[in-house]
Amino acid sequence: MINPELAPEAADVAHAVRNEYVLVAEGEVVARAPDAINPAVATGEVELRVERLEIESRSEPLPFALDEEGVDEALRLRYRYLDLRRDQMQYNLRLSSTVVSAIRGHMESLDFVDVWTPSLTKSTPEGARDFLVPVRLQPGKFFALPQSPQLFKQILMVSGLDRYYQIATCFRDEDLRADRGFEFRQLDVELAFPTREDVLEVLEGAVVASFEALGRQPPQRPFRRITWQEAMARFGSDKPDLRFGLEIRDLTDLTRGSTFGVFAKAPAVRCITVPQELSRSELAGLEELAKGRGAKGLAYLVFGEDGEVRSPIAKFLSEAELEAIRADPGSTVLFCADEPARVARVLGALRSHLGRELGLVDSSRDEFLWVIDFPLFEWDEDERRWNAEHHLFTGVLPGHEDLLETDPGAVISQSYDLVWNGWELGSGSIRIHRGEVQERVFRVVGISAEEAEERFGFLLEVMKMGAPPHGGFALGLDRFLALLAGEPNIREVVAFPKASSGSEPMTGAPTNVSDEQLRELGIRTVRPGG
RNA sequence: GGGGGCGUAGUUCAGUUGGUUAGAACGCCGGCCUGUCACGCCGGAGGUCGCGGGUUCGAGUCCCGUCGCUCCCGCCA
Repeated sequence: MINPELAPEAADVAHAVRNEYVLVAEGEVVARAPDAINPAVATGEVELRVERLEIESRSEPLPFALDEEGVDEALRLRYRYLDLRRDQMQYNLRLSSTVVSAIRGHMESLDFVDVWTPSLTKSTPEGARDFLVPVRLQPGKFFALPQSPQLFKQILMVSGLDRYYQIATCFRDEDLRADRGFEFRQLDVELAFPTREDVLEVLEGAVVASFEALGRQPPQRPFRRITWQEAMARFGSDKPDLRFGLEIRDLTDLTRGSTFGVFAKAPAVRCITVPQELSRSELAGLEELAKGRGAKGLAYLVFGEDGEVRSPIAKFLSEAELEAIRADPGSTVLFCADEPARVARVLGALRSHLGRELGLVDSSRDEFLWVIDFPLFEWDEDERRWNAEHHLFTGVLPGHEDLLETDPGAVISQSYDLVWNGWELGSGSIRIHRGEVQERVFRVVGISAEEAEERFGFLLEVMKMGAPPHGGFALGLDRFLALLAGEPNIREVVAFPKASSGSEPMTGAPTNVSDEQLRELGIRTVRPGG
C-alpha cells in the first residue's frame, strides 16, 4: 500500500511497475483498516505500508499468463523457467523434495547405505537401447549410460555392504511416453539374505513414509499380493488398475462343447461384462481396439433393458450356454476366443479402455498391489527363442530349477512388481547368486559361454567368490511422484523434462557439435539411414 | 516404424454448406479513476490462420505433402 502523500517518491516508482517485476519495498507491516480486510487472500488482514520502493529487475510481458489453465505444453516447456513459477509446479517440486527426503530417512533408519555407482559404464545390449558416450582416450570405444545400477548393486552385496540403496538416475534410449522419459530416477535397493517379504516390507515402508510425510492417509499394509497368473486371468494385465471391477470371466469349460464353432475350437474363451448397453458404433470401436491387440474379431451379446438379446452370435449358442452367460438387463458381454495369452491381452486392453471411457474408475481410491511369481521367460515369437521376462539375473523359484532345461516356459521366478492404480511403480526380485544357475539361465536365452564371458564375465567371476543370497527392488521415482501429485504425466514432476520427441525445448538440446569436438573423439557422422 | 488428436492475435478459444475488411475474452500500449486485491471507465495497437503445394472465380474452411506438440501401439531385460 503506497500513500502518495506519505511516500511520493515510492508512488512515482510504482507507476512504472508491471507484472513480474522484481521489487524491493521497505515499510511497516500494519493491520488493514476494517473495510479493507479481504479474507479471500492469505495476507488479507495485513498490509505493507511502503516507505521506499525500488525496481530491482524489470520483466517483459510474459508469453503466457501464470494463472491461466491449459496453456500449450510446448510453450510451457520452451519457457520452463516461467512455468516453474506457477503454483502447481512449485507445489510439485516441493512435494518431490519432501518425498525424496522421507524415503531417504526411511532407508537410513533401516541401516541402508547410500552408495554412488558410475554413470559411465559398460554397454550391455540386452534390454533397452543404450545411450552411448564416445571415449576420447580410446577412440572407437564407448561407455554406456546405465539403464539401472543393477549389476553394481548385486556386486555390492558380494562386497559385504548388506543393505544398499541409492536414488539413481537411469537412462534408456526408447520412445518417450506419459510415464517414461529418456532419463529417470529410481529408488534402487538391494539386500543380502532377504526373504521376499523382507524386500516388500522395505518398499511398503518407503511408500507409507512418503504418504505420511505429505500428511496423507497411507495405504493399508501389507499391500495386496496376487500372482502374475491370477492378474492375467482376472484382469488381463500384469499391472491391473483395481479401482474398478470389469473382471474377466473364464468360459472355456462351458464352451468346450459349444454349438458355436469359434468357441468350441478356441483354447480359451473368456469375457467381460460391461454394465451398459453398448451401441453398434461403440462396439465397432472396441473391435478395432481388440484387433489391434491381435484378436480376430469381437463377439458380443447385448442384454437390452427390454429383455431382448442383440447379437450376431446368439443364434449359434445353445439355450444352456446363453443362460450361463446371461447378464443383467442393460449390459453387454464382450468375448475373446483365442490362445490364453492373447485372450488375456485383448480383454485386458478392453478392460482398461472401458474402465477409463465409461468412468468406472473410482478416483477416490488408491489401490496398491504386488504382482508376484512372474514367469522367468517369455517366448519371443519373432526371434523364435526364450527371453528373460524380467531380467537375466532374476532368481528361479526354489524347486523350478530342473524345469530350466525341460520346460523353460513353466519356470516361475522370484520376482515381484509394485502396481499403483494401474501404473507399474517398479519391480524387483530375489537374484541368482550361484554362477552355475546363472550360466544355465544364459543358456536358455541362447547366450553362449563365450558370449556370457565377454558380456558378463565380471559378474560370473564375482559369483565365484562368495556371493551371498541377495535381492532387491527399483521403484520408479518419477512415476511415484507424478501419482502422488495427481499428475497425468511425469513431466509435471520433473523440473526440466524432455518433450516426447526427445528434445529439450528450453535449451534446444540436442544440438550439433563442432567438427573439432568430433575429430577429437574420432567420430564422423553420417546422414540418418546413410 | 505405425495409428489417433491438436496447430487461427502474446494467451485461451470461436469462426456456418468454401464467399465482403478473420472475431471474442484475457493480456499489451496510451489516457482517466484512486482503498484496490479477477478493480473500473475510455481509446488503441496487435494475424504469413504452423509451413509448402494443389483444387477453385474465391481457401482459415476442401485435397496432398511436410513440420511441431501430444496420446497410444511397436519398443521399454
